[in-house]
Amino acid sequence: MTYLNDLNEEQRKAVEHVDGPMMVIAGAGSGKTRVLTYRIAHLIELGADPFSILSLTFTNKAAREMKDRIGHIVGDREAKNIWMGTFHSVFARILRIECELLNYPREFTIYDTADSRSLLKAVIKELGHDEKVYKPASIHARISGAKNNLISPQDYLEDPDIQSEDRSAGRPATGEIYLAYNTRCFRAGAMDFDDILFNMNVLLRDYPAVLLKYQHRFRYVLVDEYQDTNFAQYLIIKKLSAAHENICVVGDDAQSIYSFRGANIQNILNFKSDYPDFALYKLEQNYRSTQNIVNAANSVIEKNRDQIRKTVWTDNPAGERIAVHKAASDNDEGIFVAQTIFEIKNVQKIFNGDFAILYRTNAQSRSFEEALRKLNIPYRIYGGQSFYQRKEIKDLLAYFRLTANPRDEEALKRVINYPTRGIGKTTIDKLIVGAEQHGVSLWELIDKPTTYPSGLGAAITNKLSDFATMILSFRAMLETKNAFDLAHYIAQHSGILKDLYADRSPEGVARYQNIEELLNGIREFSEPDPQAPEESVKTLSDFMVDVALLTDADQEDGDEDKVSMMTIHSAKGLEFPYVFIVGLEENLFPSQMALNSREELEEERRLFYVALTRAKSRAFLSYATTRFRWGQPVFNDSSRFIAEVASEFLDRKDLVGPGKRSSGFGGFRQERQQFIKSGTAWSGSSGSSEKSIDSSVSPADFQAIQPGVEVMHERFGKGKVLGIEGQDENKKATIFFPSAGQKQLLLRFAKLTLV
DNA sequence: TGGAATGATGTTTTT
DNA sequence: CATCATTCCA
Repeated sequence: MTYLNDLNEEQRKAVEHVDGPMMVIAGAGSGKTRVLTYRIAHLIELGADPFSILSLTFTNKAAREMKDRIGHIVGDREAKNIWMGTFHSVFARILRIECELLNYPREFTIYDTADSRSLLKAVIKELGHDEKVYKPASIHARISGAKNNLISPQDYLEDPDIQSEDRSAGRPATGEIYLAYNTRCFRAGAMDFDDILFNMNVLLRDYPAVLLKYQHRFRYVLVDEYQDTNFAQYLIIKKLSAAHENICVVGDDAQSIYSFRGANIQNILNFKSDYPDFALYKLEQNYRSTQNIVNAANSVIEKNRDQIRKTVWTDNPAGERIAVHKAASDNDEGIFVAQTIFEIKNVQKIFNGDFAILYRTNAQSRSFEEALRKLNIPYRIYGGQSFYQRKEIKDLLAYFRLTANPRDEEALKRVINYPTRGIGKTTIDKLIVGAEQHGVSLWELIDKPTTYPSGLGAAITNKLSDFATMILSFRAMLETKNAFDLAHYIAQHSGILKDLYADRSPEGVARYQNIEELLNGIREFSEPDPQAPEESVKTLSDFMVDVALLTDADQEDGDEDKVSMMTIHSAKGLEFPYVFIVGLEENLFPSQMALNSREELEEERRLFYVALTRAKSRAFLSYATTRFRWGQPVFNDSSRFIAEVASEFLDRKDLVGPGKRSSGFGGFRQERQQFIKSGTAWSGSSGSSEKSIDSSVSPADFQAIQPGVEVMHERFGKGKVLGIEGQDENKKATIFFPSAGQKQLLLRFAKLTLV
């Protein structure tokens, strides 16, 4: 058990705690993951059966890493058998086993957010409500909140407080929508994300035998990021660990950043009352960051009223101060960050992977992408539009879903007329009405038109029956073919592959490649595990089990060395030597939406704390005085969070007047004043000393565009300039494109290239 | 019915 | 400035 020597005293105590409830309050960077992994490894070393350990994490990635690390200590063979994963994936797995008790099909679908919203939208329309009043997104949030607090549609409708809330919000029909939505999900054999937790609770509440079975199975229960659990999760954990009470929760109230999703710090307090004799371990020594970073972070989080006081400290070197940069625009902020990375990399020998750019909202990634691309620095964006959210991927997956579960309404609506087969909106509307009348899924109407007559014409009925035959033919192969063979077969015979191949535009080619990538992924999945070649064939339903729960961060990282870009939320639990926290402006970070209450503002502050504490050796803060929002420039003050950092830890380069000191972090150009001068901002390349690498025309080159010149446009192709009018930013060119005819284009928007 | 053309509308954060 | 949704024509 030499691994115990890697631990400090408090960590070691926590790891060696075997029986009885325990809580670890772990400051940022204090080795919380290490405690969790070592404790599990230790349990196994002491003889615990891996199958009896349930370990819940927040992301799949965290689970995988933990499993790997445990594998290094006790061997992969053992580690493989631990019940480890996210709440959603572990409980979806259990629900797959037990779903028949709840009258869900074995192959129930998991609706992602987009599916939920789309179904909600349909339901709202069908009930005759105004989409402007009942916005699917906010209704979804409301329903989600109810489910996370285990409030069923019936409870919801009967609760006078909730009803009066909805009435005063001007949305009295929310409960009715909730009920209809849930009915539709159930009829489709589908659960949304929140249903997974909700139904798990139903299972444990209404089926004592099941409860007993899992209580006995899970002798040890461990929960990571406990501060981010909501009520539904709390109750599941409590029930599952009730028999043995070997429950270990690890968290940090200062890093609670998911209250908008129902996360409840209250759970930490509940823990004390549920297990009065629990053991508490506090990890306060930070091993990750320099003193400057740790102290800076402390000086900010101190401003929060709601917190469990603790002292995070470090033995690490003081390190450099945190540099603050002011940029003139979002584009300049991108250039600044890219340049700084470039220069640091030149001076010191480090990897791209040592850098992270963290922002508040996904939409901010654009300017960094552009700037990094120009300097040929490879990057990877986590989150945002994930691979699985792309249209072409969702389309193909919808066929897979339908094959596994034909009742899946959202999948059916998505592909019944894609590729086009003459089944239009009117037909689908009639089907929905018919399904509602008979109280069955859409599929029943298509599959058994004689049992459920829908009054459609013979021509349409034939088309529908052809579609049904196709799906049934896929379905017949579900158990016999392996996942890849069937997936490929479906891609071909549904017509998707052909449809995408026909589109030779660059985007079309990219879509085709995405499909290939998906198929390749399935091929890998289908290959027999060399460790256990005896295992049965991996079918497409096996593949589909968890795809809805996968996110972008779960894709293989590849071995390429890249700069990481992500929201602060998705950076939780990660660390990087160099961290840029960008977009530090009022109304952006803290978000405009969070300025209404102290609680919300404190959550933003915790978010800033999380961001800062990701950095190991250096952190950089930046803000832009102008930022484009909906195509309009917006001016904001710098974020209050910068001012909240005790000044001794900051290097406020942003306060130095322009031109006075411009060395930057190794040679920075001065602020770009000419930008502000004109009052109107331009998008596209910033007209500065760096010449754009691609040859798109920067403002300085407007004059090169003269009547008679031939130019290239991204969308319209080659064209000839006929005339020029207007001045400076408003310069407009009349151009004739053989492919698109005569167009008037604003030079500052049109990306033109000289031919 | 399908596609193109035009007009509203939206940016927190995620399993 | 996107994307989406609705509208209008073939």
